[in-house]
Amino acid sequence: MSVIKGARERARVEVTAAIKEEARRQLAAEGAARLSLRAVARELGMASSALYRYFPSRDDLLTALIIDAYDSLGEAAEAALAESANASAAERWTAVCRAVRKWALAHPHEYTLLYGSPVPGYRAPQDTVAPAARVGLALAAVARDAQATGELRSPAAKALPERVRTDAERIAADLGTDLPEPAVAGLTAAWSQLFGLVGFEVFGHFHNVVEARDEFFDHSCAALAHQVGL
Amino acid sequence: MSVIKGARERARVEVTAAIKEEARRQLAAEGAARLSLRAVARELGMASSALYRYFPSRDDLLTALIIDAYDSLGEAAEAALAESANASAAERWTAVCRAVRKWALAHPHEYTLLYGSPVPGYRAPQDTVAPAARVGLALAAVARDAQATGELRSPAAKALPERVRTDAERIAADLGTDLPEPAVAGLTAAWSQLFGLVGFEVFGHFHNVVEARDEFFDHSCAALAHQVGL
DNA sequence: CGAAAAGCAAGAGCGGTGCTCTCGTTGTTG
DNA sequence: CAACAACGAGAGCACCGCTCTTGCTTTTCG
Repeated sequence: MSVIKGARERARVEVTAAIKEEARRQLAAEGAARLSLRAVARELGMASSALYRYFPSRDDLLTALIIDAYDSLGEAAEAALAESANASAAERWTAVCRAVRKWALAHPHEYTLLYGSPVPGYRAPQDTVAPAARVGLALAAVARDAQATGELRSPAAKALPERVRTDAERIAADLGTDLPEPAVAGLTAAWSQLFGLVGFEVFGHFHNVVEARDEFFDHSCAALAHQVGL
Repeated sequence: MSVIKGARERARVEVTAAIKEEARRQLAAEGAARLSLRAVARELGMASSALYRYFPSRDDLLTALIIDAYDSLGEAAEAALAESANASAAERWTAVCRAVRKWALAHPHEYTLLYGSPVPGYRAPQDTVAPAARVGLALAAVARDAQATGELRSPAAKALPERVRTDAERIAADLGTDLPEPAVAGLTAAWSQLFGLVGFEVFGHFHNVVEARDEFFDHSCAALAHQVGL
């Protein structure tokens, strides 16, 4: 399948990798808005027009970086999940959330690319959906394992609206679990709310508001866990 | 103070308003990334260089739009607060949250400008902080009124970390309330998490995940209210 | 093996951007 | 009325994404 056939093909993968590497450097340094194909080409010592042999447009280059970033973040979340295998469900939840926050603070521009403003005329290509789902799947895994060990509180306080229950059933099926619908609904909400917490911190909305960021985050995570039923 | 002195000054405020109006039009139509000074000037029938007599840079124009957008959103939230004056605390909370979501869905590009990626080399000017605080203040008002009517559950489940308590005290002072620290901490978290929910919807992260958006949002808001103590 | 085909790098060029500077005009003010 | 400050317009700079053409090199196939 991926057998390297000749000098040409070998060169192609190397140049492609070099372009992505330099682009990632510029992304981390200046942000997506300031990432320019011409600057990448300049830094690589090639003509800007030559880049278009490898990426048909700037958006395609960005998409490649997006996928890599989703995978990097997903990997961090999954690592936290694996490392906390022996901890309590609540602790595992916090561990995964912490991993997401830590990654976001370490890669603010990549985080912005993933969860900030969608690029102007953007369409999420199909290739991004699987990597994008990894964080959600890691959070769901915590709930699934908690259910297996009896750590999951079953009923939520309020009754679930009918259509929310329908969504929850479908999501549970997509997740391949038989989590109770209230837990799935809470999980989905907590998933988005986690990125509210992280986003506010990365984007500076907590400036002059929250100073004890670490402690505040952990404390808020506990509330999210409670919402899921952990 | 704001007496119009002559034809020149009168023309200045009119042209300034016309620029902002056309810029807002382009922002709503195409998003901040596609907003161009030259296009605004073109549409207004003036030379692009003349725009710089009114806004020293593109970022300054955007900042003006940001302030207006914060005020528009804040106004929506405060209107919901006022209109629900006779409702229960939980209902008022949901009403304010709903107003935020409704505004965001009606003005996605403005919402993106406020809560999406900060613009490239951005510094939040001092003029934005007061308008930006209005939503948070509206949410806090719900909690304050609930405390007055005894609708606020006082103690949170878990003990507040010391430094979080310190933050909460300061925030309560800034808010001019004597809300209990756990409520303030929950309020701050819920504030950011609200924008997690709204942001995921506006930015399309709920695509193929949550279909019953209205019901899901209301249900999730109730969980946020619970987190505050309502 | 040699010719045709395909992949590739480079340059020139198009239309667009933010922004600056100069210059002539026009309203304001001492 | 004269000096001054604000203003509009135009030219121009450096940058951008992207396209097209021109040669060159590698691969492929008769």
